[in-house]
Amino acid sequence: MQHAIGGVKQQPKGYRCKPQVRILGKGIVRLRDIAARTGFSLNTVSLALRNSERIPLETRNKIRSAAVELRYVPNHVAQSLVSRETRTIGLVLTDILNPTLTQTAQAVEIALAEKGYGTLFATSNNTLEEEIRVVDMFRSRQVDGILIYPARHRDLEHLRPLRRANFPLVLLIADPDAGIDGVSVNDRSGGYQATRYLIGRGHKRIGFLDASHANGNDEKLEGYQQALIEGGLGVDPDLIAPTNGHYARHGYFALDMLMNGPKRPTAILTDNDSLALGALRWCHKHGVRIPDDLAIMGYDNIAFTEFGEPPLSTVNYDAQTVSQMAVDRLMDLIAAGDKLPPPRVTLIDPELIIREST
Amino acid sequence: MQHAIGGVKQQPKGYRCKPQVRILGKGIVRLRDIAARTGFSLNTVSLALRNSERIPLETRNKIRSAAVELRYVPNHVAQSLVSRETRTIGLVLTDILNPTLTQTAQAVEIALAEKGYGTLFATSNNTLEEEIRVVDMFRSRQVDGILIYPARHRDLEHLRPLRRANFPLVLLIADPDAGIDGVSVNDRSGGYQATRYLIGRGHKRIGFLDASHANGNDEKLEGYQQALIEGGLGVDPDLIAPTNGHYARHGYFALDMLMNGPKRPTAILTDNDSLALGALRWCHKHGVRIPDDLAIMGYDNIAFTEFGEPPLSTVNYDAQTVSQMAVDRLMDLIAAGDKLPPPRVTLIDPELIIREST
DNA sequence: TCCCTTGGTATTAGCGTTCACACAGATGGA
DNA sequence: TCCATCTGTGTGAACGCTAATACCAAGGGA
Repeated sequence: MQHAIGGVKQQPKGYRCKPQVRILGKGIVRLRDIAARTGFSLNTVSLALRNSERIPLETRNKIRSAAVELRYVPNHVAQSLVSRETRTIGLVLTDILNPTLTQTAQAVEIALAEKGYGTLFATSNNTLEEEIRVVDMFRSRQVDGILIYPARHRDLEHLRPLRRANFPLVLLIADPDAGIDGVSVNDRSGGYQATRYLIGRGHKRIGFLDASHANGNDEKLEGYQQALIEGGLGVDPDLIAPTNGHYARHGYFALDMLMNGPKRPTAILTDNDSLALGALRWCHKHGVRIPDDLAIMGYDNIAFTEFGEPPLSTVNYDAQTVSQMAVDRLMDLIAAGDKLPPPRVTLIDPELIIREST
Repeated sequence: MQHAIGGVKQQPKGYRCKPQVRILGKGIVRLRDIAARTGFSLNTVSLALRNSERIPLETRNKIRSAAVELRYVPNHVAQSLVSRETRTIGLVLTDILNPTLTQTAQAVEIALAEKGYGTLFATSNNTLEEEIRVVDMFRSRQVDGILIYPARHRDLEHLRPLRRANFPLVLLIADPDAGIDGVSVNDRSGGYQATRYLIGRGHKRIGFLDASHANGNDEKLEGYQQALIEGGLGVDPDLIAPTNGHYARHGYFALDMLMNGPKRPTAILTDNDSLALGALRWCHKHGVRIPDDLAIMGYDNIAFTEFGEPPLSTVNYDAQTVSQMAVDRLMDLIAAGDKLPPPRVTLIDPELIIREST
């Protein structure tokens, strides 16, 4: 900021990028460093490392070995800026302690890695507010697509503009009316099948431990009710016990309520296996025999069920397949580019796993 | 290299960034778009959005509302390129189905999010080769630091050069000799305490289901052996059963071997709770009463243990604390910049959780 | 009046890549 | 000899942003 500056060209026009004596502790090696080392131009180095036909093999080898020597790692951030793709997918889950979501996270990460994508992971802690924040954060980080298990299954308004703007987005729930792609297990069918099965075993009073209603996820409940109605048993609100959460202790207390209620069930279906585990415990504690006094049907087929006491009948949640299909669909959407195909919702029909608790 | 350049100004000095009619499907809004809209220069917009004092409030507000209107989201990739930090941490786990690692992943993600960092997540599938690939991938993506639960606890050669190059790196295991920062539960103490406890209950033949030896993780085993020796019982190799994996079924078969071996134990300690679950199942199936005929002590205190049949005594793995401390340490290393402090290894002494299985 | 501030905004270079193209040098046909 | 055509390599701009600095009024002191 000196008067000297006014009319004078203070920069000699012909200057080049000066060596820039950066003493970066992390010892970052750039293309430029390889260029300096080998004497080729920056661009030649870039082409050579990408194995371009335009560079003679000998030159390529020379450059390649210099790169190895210097332990060059390409800067993916710079590449992303140019290519306008980060090869990164955002994965949003409510939380990861829920075993089906754990499996989903694992399967998604593996499937994405196979396709050369990185997984940016975040949890919404079951709140819409955090979910919105996370999605924005992912957008800012320029992820190429988002896989999301939303906090509220019926609250997708914040996601629709994304889809409308042709942003690749796949839900890990399946709502045919959402207007957004989705892949999931058909929970209505799962609830229905499980209840049918219990009816088929002669049960008349079938309870339901309901953890999902609060999240707007009523499909299992609806399947359960449909089966009861079709079976001529009718829906009895006294047999439906809302839980205060998704964990074993919540199942324990919900069953306690049900068993001390006006109509003791002879069988129950639970929203997930953890609840069933709590129910199992309640029975052991109160001398209720399984399945003679009370049949218990879980949901999800998480790892412990096979080793429960007794091994638990349940409905299989095929996280592997759901994840794979969701990733495949996301890849299709990414490949589609600027004009996405109409949304498609895929439902996977679950199978019953019958063990010794029913 | 061109005669043209010498004296002649070949670029009309006054040109501007031409509008660049990019028809981007995803409708990306850049600072430049806001500049065009408001009539201010690009830089003014940048400063205004970062709330710089140099821009008068009125201008800031004008620009801010234009940004909101256009739904501007800053391009984190471009910011990273300039700032040379991505505010992203790489998390490498062997897999996420192991419940303690699930908890770790969750706790780490939450702790990082609180500090404004994103979590790039990948699994090594328990192989060194994939671990190396993942770490390289993370480096290429310019993560600001890495948290890693390594596949082989004694095989850290690929990580040492990183630490030496002052790259922020924290292990989720604790090896005082590693020369790398680490935070973990003191498994030697855990194994020791658990075994002491069983000895104190009068057991003379205490078995150990060992799943970790193959990974070079001998600390629990060493704690177990130390306690036996101190207790005057001596180490009997016949009482140590290697398992073929970390899951319940492996525990089932390992216990089967032990109980059909030359010396039936009266108590066992397992490498983790899943193994104990399998052991529990074996006992139920073979009419072995717990804890009267066989006392079972698990390890990790995963969710189901409280609801096992019977509820399982175990050693608490405090994933929450480990994760928080690891993240804190990583933040310190990042803040330290080019010259990291000497490595520090933090061991958290675990507590026994005594329930009904011992 | 002159010059120095200062406040507000604009310009330019640079982050590490890739891409489009420019340009030398060798070769070859007319 | 001349131009056209290759081949191999180099140059400059661009990606979207930040940082350093330039510039231009208006204001203020001498």
